[in-house]
Amino acid sequence: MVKNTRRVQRGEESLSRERIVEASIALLDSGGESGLTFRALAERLATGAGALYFHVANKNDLLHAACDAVVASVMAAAATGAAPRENIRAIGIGMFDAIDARPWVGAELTRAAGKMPTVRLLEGIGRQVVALGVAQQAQWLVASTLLNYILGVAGQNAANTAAAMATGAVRSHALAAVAADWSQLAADEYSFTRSIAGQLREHDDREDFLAGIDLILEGVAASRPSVTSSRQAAARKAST
Amino acid sequence: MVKNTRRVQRGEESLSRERIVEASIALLDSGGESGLTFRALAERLATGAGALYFHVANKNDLLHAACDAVVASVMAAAATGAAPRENIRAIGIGMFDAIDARPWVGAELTRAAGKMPTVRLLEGIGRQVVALGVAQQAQWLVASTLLNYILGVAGQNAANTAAAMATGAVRSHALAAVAADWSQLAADEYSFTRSIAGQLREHDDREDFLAGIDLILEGVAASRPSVTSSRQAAARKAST
DNA sequence: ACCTGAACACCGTTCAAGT
DNA sequence: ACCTGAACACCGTTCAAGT
Repeated sequence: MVKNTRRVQRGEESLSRERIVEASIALLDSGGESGLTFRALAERLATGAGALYFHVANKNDLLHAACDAVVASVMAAAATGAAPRENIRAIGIGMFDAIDARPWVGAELTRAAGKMPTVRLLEGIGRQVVALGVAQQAQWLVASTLLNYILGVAGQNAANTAAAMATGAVRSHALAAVAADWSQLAADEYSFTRSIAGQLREHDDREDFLAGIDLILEGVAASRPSVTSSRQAAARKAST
Repeated sequence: MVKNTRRVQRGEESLSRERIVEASIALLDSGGESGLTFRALAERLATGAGALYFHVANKNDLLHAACDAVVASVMAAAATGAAPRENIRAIGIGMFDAIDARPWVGAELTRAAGKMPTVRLLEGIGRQVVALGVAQQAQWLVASTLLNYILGVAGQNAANTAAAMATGAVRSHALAAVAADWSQLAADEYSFTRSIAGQLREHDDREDFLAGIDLILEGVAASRPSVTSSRQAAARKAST
């Protein structure tokens, strides 16, 4: 505390992992994934590039920590006391909007399998699955299916917005461009995709995302008798 | 044809996009994503790095084309004449195994939103959704939900196996390591994740993946009356 | 038209040297 | 213990020069 007199006098706090992650988020937000550089980070924090390695293992660690900070705040905001089904939708919408604003979060999420940011999501979803009354044997299936669906949408949305930002267009224009591409595919080889292209243009992908969650939840409701009681009975028989 | 006498005499074909993509796949398979380099590619093809740019736009184009080639062959192999539900499972399993063998395909898939490789998947899935008897209004929802789920699993699996390969471990060991990490989380903050950690260790993630597809398909079956006939009726009313 | 390979403008990461 | 910043070992991409 007393040591860093010089920096404290300059009105800055000393270098810390927290400050580095914070600055990384700012760089990612303004310049995308290629905007995060150890050199740019060092300049922004008025230090040398090598100093950063004293607080952060490497660039992966940095990306990971930045993503985790965003996910943590989304999960905190989505923790309302509503019904399980509404809570799951709130988590989904929270992630959807966060990735809409910060595509780099979606991209990083697909690389962080089993690590903190995805575990946070799994925990949040899992608790709601339990509250939903899903039997223990099916909890992993339901939670991981929802998680994988959300991560899939996250990745695709991140790629879409990143591509849109690269060409200078707005996100909605990017979707229109995709729809236009699709309608020019060979009629015989891509009959389904072509038939759906028009529909894609009109649809709101936020609503589509929620409808997907509802579809999965409907599957849960439909299979509850077979997934729960019958398997529990089978397990009971097996252990006898 | 007659021009490239020198290369033909050496017993090589002339440089082409096809040969470049083929060599890229070989490099990606043996060295992972960091193994694909314009310098390594040039050496393998006995040419200069700059020559490659005559046939390929940039590294993204290369990655994209390599991924598409793999997906195309998976889709071709999965096109059996079985029942729609079985065909969807075959597509899923085909992709799962392809990504298991080549993690870079899963990673690239998450970056190629709306482009060829994902369109190929969408088309294959969509045709089965149509064959399943899903009403037109719900086809996009069902197909895109399945697609996003598959892409989500693809991304996570790719990250898992890539991480395992980096530490020199086998894939199953990596899952065990994740399970071990999870059981050491704070008991109060991560109660669900901890409770599921044991289950994760025993489960076969290929089976889990298929169970997720089945869960979504059960949601489709359950909501068919409401999603199809009632909406069709509403549409009919609206257009009157 | 196609290829060569040196050069350019970057990267992440390391490490002797400082305080 | 923490920080500096030059140096290292790479990248993707470009481009004059060749055939």
